[in-house]
Amino acid sequence: MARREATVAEIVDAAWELCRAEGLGGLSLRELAAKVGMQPPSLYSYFASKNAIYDAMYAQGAQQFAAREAELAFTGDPLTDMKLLNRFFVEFCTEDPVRYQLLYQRPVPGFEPSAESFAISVQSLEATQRRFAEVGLDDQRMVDLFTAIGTGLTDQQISNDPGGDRWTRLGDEATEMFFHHLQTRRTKRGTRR
Amino acid sequence: MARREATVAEIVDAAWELCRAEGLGGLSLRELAAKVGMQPPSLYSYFASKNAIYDAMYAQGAQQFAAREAELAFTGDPLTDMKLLNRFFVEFCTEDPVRYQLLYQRPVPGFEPSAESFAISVQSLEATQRRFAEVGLDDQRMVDLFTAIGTGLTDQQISNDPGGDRWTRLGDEATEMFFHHLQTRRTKRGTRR
DNA sequence: GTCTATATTTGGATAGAC
DNA sequence: GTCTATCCAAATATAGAC
Repeated sequence: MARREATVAEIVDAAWELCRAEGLGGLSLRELAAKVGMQPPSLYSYFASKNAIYDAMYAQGAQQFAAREAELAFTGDPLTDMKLLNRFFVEFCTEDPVRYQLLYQRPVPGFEPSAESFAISVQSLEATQRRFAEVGLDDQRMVDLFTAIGTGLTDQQISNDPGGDRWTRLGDEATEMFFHHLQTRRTKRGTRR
Repeated sequence: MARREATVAEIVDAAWELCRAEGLGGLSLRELAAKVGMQPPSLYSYFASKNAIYDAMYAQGAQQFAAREAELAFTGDPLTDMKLLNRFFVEFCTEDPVRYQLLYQRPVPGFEPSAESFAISVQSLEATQRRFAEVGLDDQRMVDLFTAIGTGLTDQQISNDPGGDRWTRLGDEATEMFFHHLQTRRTKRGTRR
């Protein structure tokens, strides 16, 4: 039924709003029901438990990530594409800190994403790894360093300048720094042969 | 009274243990009381509220950071000292993720550190800024980039390889990369004169 | 300072009528 | 599917005896 789907979507949307206002852990079924104009028990016609709602949110977030990533217009030039990847990741995470928290930091006690929802994330991660490889980033250490840079900018931005751009605006420069480091390493290795 | 101080310390220690086991938000006064062999209401002889306990934990964590930082043996060589700072920060944060969360991410709904406790953190931050300046790091953008690197390594380590060293071990290489970037910038600017 | 007893609130979740 | 009524558990916090 399309009707049912619509209601499910409405509930999930309302849950996001509540979490953005009061934190991920602050979600309560009473408030959620009130927000969508239901009595609390009625929610159980759509979700088996509170964690099932978190799971739906998780799946939605992971799908958003995958969809947005698939839209990226890569150029084939490694540095340009790395900047694109970095900018995408940092923007995606900082534009909705609660989503970032749910997807990548798991701060809800007792909640673990279901296998189905987690699979969406895994698929995305694999896609990202392929992107990295296409851009010439195949060394795991260097991939880890690059992801750390993205996470660090994201985290500082969210924690210390929410809504601003004090750290996000450093993304391109950070990527150039990283790219240059990559090239230096490669040259040294080539020379040793 | 020394007796009282000792009990207060025992309560705070027990609170840390519980938080490490069940997450910062999972702390309950019932469990805490049980852990120190009291009935829940007795805790109120030592702390006015649950948040007062969080506040004591926050103050303790901030003091630990300040004390450990003051012990660092700087050499005067910029690169060496930056590596030292990075290693210190990442180690301090990853060795107790819950403390990191409490001090730098504020994920306890409704808790804000008191002015007194927050002042300890502010003092530390200023000390760190002075250290940066002594090492030649005076550009705010570059300080921000350096702290983002530290936070990124920390965050990835905690989220994706807890207890391991997959990201912490990249600290020195990351610092070298950053240092080289700093020098390049400086040279370019010098050349332009 | 510590206890028992209890107030009060707020959760998630279920039963069963309609 | 939605409601009312309710259960049950857990939480912070207070009152007052000892």
